[in-house]
Amino acid sequence: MKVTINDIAKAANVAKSTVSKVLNDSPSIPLATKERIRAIMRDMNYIPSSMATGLAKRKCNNVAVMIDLSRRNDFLNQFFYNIIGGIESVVGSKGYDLTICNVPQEDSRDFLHRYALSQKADGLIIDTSILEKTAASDLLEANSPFVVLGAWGEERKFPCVDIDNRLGAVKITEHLLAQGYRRIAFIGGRKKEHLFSQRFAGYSEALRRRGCGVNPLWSFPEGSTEASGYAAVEKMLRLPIVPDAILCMNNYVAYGALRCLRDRGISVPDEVGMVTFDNEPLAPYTSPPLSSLHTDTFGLGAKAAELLMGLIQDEDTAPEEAAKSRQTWIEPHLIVRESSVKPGSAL
Amino acid sequence: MKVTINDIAKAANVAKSTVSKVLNDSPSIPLATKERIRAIMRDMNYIPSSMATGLAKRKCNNVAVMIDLSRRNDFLNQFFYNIIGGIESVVGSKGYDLTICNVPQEDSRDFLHRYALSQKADGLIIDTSILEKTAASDLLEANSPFVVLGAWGEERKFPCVDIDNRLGAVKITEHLLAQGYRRIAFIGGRKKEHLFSQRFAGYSEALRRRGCGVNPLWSFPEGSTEASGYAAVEKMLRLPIVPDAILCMNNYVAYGALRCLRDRGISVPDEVGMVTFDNEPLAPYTSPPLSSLHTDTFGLGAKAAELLMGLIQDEDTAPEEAAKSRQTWIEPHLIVRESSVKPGSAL
DNA sequence: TTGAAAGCGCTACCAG
DNA sequence: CTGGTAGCGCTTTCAA
Repeated sequence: MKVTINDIAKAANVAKSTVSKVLNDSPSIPLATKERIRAIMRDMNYIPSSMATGLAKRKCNNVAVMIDLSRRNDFLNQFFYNIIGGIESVVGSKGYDLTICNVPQEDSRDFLHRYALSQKADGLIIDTSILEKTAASDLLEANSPFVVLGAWGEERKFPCVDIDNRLGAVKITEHLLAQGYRRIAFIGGRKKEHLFSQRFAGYSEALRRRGCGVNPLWSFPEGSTEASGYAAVEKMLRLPIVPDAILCMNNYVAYGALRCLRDRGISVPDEVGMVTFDNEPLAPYTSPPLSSLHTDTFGLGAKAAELLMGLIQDEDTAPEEAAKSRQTWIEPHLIVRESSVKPGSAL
Repeated sequence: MKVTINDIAKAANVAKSTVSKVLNDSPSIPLATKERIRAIMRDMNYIPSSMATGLAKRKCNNVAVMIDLSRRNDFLNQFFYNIIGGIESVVGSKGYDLTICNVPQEDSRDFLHRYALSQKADGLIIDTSILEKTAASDLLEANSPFVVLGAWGEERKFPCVDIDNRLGAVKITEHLLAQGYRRIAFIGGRKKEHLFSQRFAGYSEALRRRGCGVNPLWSFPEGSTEASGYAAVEKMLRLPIVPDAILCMNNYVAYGALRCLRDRGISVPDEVGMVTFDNEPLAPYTSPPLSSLHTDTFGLGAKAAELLMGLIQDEDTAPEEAAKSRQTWIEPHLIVRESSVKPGSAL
């Protein structure tokens, strides 16, 4: 059988409460005793049961990230490894474990609720796509710390961390303008997606600031696949006034767009400039290589974890105040490659 | 405070042992009573504490996957999302949680040991790269079920699941031969890597079966980056007898190789045929698109999880026998694209 | 069919 | 500084 605290107590000839104090490095135990008991623990190969400790302390040193693993083509999925890595890096260093929960969006509310109440985790990191309005209130009420991955709807009453997509779109658009492109098209996405609105807002904002105006004919929110990228460019080329630059929602749209331009014999970046959101997985490997907007997804995860750890520790300190409106925006960075550098410009 | 089993017992006017039986759907409780008590649980919003249950049952309904998250360019990383998804799909359906552990390879042995003994998980899925020889014995001795991701060294005394890399290489090589290519080079990898040996073995085997012989000048085990792919092809082109086909260790090597060939004006597949391991992330998007070997990584994860769940359940039943030598090989599939189809052949 | 009591392994409080 | 005792919330005999 497993060796328990009682075995150690017996072997050391002390009470188990003393052993417990050694375990928790209590200052009331003299160093000599500590070392003696620790030696015994080592000899006997003793590791405390996390469940017993957890039950007694009402704390499990575990954080859960709730996502929908079935959505195989999501933003999260693509960067999943990095986000998880980021979360783990901060959570792990504080001695917490990380559990991954696959939450089907149908009964997400119930799932989150049960999970929190069962005390399987001290805190939750929740992908925005599975967080219903009511679920968040449940959690708040149940007093379970959580932070949302991705800005949550309009009202951001809860701690969340997201990429600053608006700013990203501004950066891309300004770069294109600076390169001398003037008629910038926006392809990919869907009108109802938050991601789209945020990015489109940044694009519009940058254009307006330069007094360029936003031509409604130049946006093609018709999906984010390679095929839709190809189709969008086909349509674009039939326009009376043809854009001279393209901003793409992702690498696959961009790839499709590039392919269409190549098929038509239109050169990038000479005749048409191009920049895409996301630096993965294709941007560096297309011809020409695509300028892209890199986002630090590891940092995103890390930031989310930091917020959460803050909440967990402050739990008793400042319940409401702390939880409210702590949101963080991760700033994306432009990586300039051939696809958006006009001949003659310095890269 | 949280509502506990005692609260329910009180509210229902029964002993807590009765409530416990309801919780576990014991047959000794009449249906009427069960329903009455369940209704009360629902009303009072009762969810049992997983730690208390776990402590009492000595079982936590949790499985951990141990990998080295710091190796950002690993085979695992690339397919991480799929593997995790696969594991979750089987483990989740059985009511188990999945925790991800970042195990630094230095003290991996100690980490695994502590983790198992602390009873944070009922079973472990361990990436082969962090499993030292001694660690495995520790686990066996501690009686903790585990399965290894990736074949473990020479001796496979432990349950493990891996891609059948040898078979994959055979498939690629045979395809190339069938297309009429006769001088097949092998680029990427490192001689000491298992991955390399397995694949090289398959390549050699297929060649020998056709009586082709393996030309030692035609393998370039000099790393798996884009740059090494480029360099390998440069070297290859200077050979007295130049190969007419290339088998690449991964997409990046292949990309580098492709780039070099393009720079030299050598056409693929006309003058040189090419196939790469892995169908992600670039293979479908290069020019020409690369024939590749697709591996079902979701299935890999699922299979590993199935093995593990088997071990967990058999724990009391057949301890040694069951654990030994249960290994599974996932068969990879060839996806034929332009890069390996000789003009004139039917695709 | 139900319940009282004795744990599961650890912490926490309070004497001494 | 140390030890006894009473939990943490649930399960599991064993009688009744």
